[in-house]
Amino acid sequence: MARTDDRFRNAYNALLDICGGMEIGTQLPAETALADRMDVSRTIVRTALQKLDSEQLIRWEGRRKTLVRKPEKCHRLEPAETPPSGEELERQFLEWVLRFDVPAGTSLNVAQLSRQFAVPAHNLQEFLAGLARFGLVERRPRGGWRLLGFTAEFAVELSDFRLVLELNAVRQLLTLPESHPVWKKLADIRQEHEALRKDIQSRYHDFSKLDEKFHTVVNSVVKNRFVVEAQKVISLIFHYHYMWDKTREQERNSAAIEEHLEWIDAMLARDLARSEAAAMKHLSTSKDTLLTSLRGHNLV
Amino acid sequence: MARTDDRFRNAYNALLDICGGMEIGTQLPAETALADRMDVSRTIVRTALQKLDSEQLIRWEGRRKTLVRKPEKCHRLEPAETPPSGEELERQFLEWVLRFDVPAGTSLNVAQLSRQFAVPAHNLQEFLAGLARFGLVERRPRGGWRLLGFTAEFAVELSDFRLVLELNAVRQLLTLPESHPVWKKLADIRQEHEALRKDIQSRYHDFSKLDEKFHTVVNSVVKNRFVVEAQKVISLIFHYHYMWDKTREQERNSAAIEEHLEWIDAMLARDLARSEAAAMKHLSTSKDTLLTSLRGHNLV
DNA sequence: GAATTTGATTTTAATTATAAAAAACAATAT
DNA sequence: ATATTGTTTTTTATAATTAAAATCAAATTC
Repeated sequence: MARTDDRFRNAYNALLDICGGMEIGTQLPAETALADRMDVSRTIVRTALQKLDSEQLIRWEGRRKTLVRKPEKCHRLEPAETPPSGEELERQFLEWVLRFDVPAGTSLNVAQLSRQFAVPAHNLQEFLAGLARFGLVERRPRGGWRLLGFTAEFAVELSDFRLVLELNAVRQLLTLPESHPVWKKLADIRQEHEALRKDIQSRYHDFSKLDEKFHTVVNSVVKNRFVVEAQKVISLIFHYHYMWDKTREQERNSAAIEEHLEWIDAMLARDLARSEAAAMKHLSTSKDTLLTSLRGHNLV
Repeated sequence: MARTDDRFRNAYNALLDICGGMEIGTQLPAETALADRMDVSRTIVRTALQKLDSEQLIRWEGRRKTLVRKPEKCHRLEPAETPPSGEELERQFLEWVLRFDVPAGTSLNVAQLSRQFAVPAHNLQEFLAGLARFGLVERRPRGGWRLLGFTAEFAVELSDFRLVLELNAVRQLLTLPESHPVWKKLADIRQEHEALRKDIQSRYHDFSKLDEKFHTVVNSVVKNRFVVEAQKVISLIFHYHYMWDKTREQERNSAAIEEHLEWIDAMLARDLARSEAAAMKHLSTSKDTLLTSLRGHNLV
């Protein structure tokens, strides 16, 4: 079979439901009407009707589709399982790379990975082609892919790029009027930082989430598809690194909270120079952390 | 046939050349040696040898491969035509979109486009998956792709992103020491601008190239794979728009030359504030030009 | 007779099957 | 021992296949 007949199965089951709500002996609606109702092409409707006819559930003569008997549970077809989405695949792939410290230069083969992640090979190919645009992987001369990222160089460049984008976000943020919702959000997130600072001994694990939330708030003021796309990749990689690098976590997080607070206060004070300085300081710490964690892992 | 046998054909022809340079009755080198020499797997060498044997050009017994007679022209296989590269495809695609003003929202179908551009469908699929990361196209719910970019909104966002990246480049550039080659390049390109300014009446077409060269020089100081990738797409789109938008070309280019010169002078004077102002002014003009040209085309 | 419905055909694109190429392994000859 | 060849396995890129959608024309109903 070339394609999965998911759509057919779902449509057939929907048709059983429709039959279930009708009296025996009555006529089913026209093919086009059914197709519209189920948001499916007429071809599918017709094959489903054909099956209903051969199952003796309806009698189909020309445009007369008479319900012969009510469908029962045994008539239903196994519903299709949902294939993992693009984002799910992204998550799985990065998790695999970071958890197992897959070294830069590793050959990736689509067949094996597609089995591993339980996605069609086709799908994975597309995903890798997308990553190639960000320089995370490259095509090998004759077929296959090679993992490029996750070297120290990569971390430096990623961090520098992040700095460029976030400084830009900070500058834009400070031009926003008092009434803009971002100010309220910043004030709220400031509270959350203070709360976490108090309980840091027991709750230091919660910082990863708060960190992501804070950066998202800052970046949310930039309405630009390129920036948004780039930040998606950046936050993904930083986030996963935090997840797997557990060295001196409490200490790191404590320091990061202080840096965040200084940064937030500077922005709330509408002080551009101080905000930029605070942002640079924090992002520089982040960069060092990412670098250290990569060094620790890749020196095999 | 599942794959093209390009590699086999090329290898077979190379083998004919090797036979041509040998005396009749002598032995061909070992399979591994041939494979190494032709940068091809042994499997290919063996199938090629098999064909040479069946063509009665060599006698192949075990590890004895004796040349029976010299190959002639008629023995050569049609050499494979080179498939267009990724960059060539990129160029062709953007040229098609801009030349024919393909409107945003158009459904793209891989089969048709792959015929049009004479590339394997596979290849095009990958290319589109890459563009999707930049928000230029998106996957349609059930198969196929949709063109998204090239709306006014897109132009604004692209220009804003460009501004962020180039301002960053300017800031980095001004920190570079006197000895850095970029200063010489800037001085040279300043001369080129002056020369073009003198002959602008007759040579205004040459500005497009000079513009690209200038921006490349400025951006070249940023050694960052993300920035480089992003700038590739940006310059591509701006470049192609300049190519197809011919309204008031001379006037536009004259003005742009003056803006470039002010910008270059500011940088040569190591004046950051003035450089930033000049960059912003020029990029803002560029943005307007891009917007106008899009409006002119898309209001169908 | 106009609108709707159906029958048949064409087109499109996702997936599978498969040939080409590479790699791995085992056997043999030098 | 080493180099070379024979064989098998694995992998990848493309062609073939098929589900689904779209199109078109004929037929039926009101």
